[in-house]
Amino acid sequence: MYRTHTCGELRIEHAGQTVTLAGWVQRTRKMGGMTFVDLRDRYGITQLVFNEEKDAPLTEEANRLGREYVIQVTGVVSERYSKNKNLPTGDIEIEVSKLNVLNKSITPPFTIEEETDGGDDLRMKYRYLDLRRPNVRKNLELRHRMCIEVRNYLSNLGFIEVETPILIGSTPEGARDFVVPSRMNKGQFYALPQSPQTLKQLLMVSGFDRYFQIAKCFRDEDLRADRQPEFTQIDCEMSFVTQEDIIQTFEGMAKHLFKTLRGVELNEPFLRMPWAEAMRRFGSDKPDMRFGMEFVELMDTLKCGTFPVFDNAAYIGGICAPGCAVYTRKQLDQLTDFVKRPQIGAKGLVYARVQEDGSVKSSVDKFYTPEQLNALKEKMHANPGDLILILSGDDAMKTRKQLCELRLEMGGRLGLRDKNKFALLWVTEFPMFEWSDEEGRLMAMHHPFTHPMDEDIYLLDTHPEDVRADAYDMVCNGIEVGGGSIRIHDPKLQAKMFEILGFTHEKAEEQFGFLMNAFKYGAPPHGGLAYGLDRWVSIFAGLDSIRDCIAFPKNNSGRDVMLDAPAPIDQKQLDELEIEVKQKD
RNA sequence: GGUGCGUUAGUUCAGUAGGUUAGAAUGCCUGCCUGUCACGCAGGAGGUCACGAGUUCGAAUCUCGUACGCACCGCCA
Repeated sequence: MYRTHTCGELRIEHAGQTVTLAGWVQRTRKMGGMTFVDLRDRYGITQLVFNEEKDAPLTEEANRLGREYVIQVTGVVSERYSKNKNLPTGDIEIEVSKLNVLNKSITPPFTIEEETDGGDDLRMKYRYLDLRRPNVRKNLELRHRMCIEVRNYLSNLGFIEVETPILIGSTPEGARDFVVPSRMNKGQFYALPQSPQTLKQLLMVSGFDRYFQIAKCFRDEDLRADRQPEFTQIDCEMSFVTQEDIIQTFEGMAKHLFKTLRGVELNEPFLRMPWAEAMRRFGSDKPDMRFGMEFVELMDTLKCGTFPVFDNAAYIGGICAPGCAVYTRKQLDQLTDFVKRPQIGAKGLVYARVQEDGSVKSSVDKFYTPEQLNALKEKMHANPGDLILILSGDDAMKTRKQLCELRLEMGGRLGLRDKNKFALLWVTEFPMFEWSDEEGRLMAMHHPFTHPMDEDIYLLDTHPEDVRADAYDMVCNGIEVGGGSIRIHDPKLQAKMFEILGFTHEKAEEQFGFLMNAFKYGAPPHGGLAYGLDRWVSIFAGLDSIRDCIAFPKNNSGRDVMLDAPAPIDQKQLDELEIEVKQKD
């Protein structure tokens, strides 16, 4: 037996007991004749004490311990002379009588402590050391608890967990696939699932009624702080359900998770908002509802003046930043630069301060009468001390998105995006299709198996762009944390959908024949949802990146810097697969 | 594919009118220290300033390119 206790569990009531601990040396403090060692494991830190007067050779041995040595010690638990209130084990220490070095360590490249001196890059290269740090470890523990709670919640509702294959066929619709060459079928490739979408629908045809899976998904697209090429979804599907049934079930799950993982009680039903409304009021399909600063349309209010920029505007909209009338010229110039950044692309920014006497001082004063500016103030519901920020453009949707960025920026500056505040929202009634310039055709906004809203089906032939989908996203604090839809279960409707999406009958048959064929054998009405596990965990843990709750994440370029993957493979492996690699010039 | 920022000691960073020997903190090593817990004190080692070209009498510093990292846009049904 290597240990009788962990480094986190001994308390004053254990005093007098002889115990054996094992762990890593966090640090040593040499006081001359006395040496203290902080011994760390997953569970905590326990102080070891060595005294030259009692055992000089042993103390000498302790003085030779380096950071991250793995040691085993036996000794008596005793009360400390002066307690350390910062440590759960701070009332006791171990008077060591036996020390056994299980393994030495070279000096780690960064300190293994809560506040490390290591940068992200280095931490990722030595991720196994990084994971020794309590805060990183806690993120993985939270992730584990979330998986347990998800399984409990869904199991109690009769869901069963089914594993679907990782090696499946490629589906060109949607994200880029990761592909895997098949040795036994030369020149042919598996693809890794972007999601178990079609497989879970087949499980519904099989009668599995309520399915879930904590599923690894793969998308070969560029990375972001909240996007990894492999990520985990809580993937669910239900039969004989309406959108309302699914929303109720998974809103319940979200509430359960907030309660069990964060101790936050969300009693009110989550807000729901049709997509068109979200775009109109916040310029986003995932608005951050922790704060207001809603858009106000100003076409009628501001087209009356002589400001030439607004002449051809298809959209003029403003937000009201409370208390920001004190912004200096420099700060306003900064905001102007912000919206003019290429990523945002606004041409400029019009602002209007509401002064303490209620009058309006704006950057476009000379184009408007005081009455007109006053009307602006009224329309914006602006109070003295507020700052009105206005964007315009010839493309309403683009301008709204620009205003959305400005709103988020102002929300951040005003401290309204509090990580400990949670605002949840269902966005519904998404458009069924969106036009793709690249493809020159309509694309499914959600995916091609999404059921249109019943009342819009008649528009499919004549005005497909106006058809809304029976789909829904869950948004938390401006982050898309999940989404789903009612699926098509009628093979004829599915065939029509493929037709609208520009698939020939043959192409649809080739790529999705298995699904449409299955639907001919009595597919139940069904629908589902997938939650992004990584994003949920990072929200619960208050993280800036999902990388921090993934044990071994990829970097910005999709590389695993610890494993140094991807990497070239042996010629022998290539030969076996009959793959030729083009040499770079 | 694109935009921005960055790359200096093991680590985190500072360092330009372009000019002797490139600094701090921390870590590491040595010594002192019997109640520390971010221990303290004294001393020491440690740098091809990412790489390559260019400008210059002279480049960590200016220019261009490359590589790598981070954030973002495109992309992500």
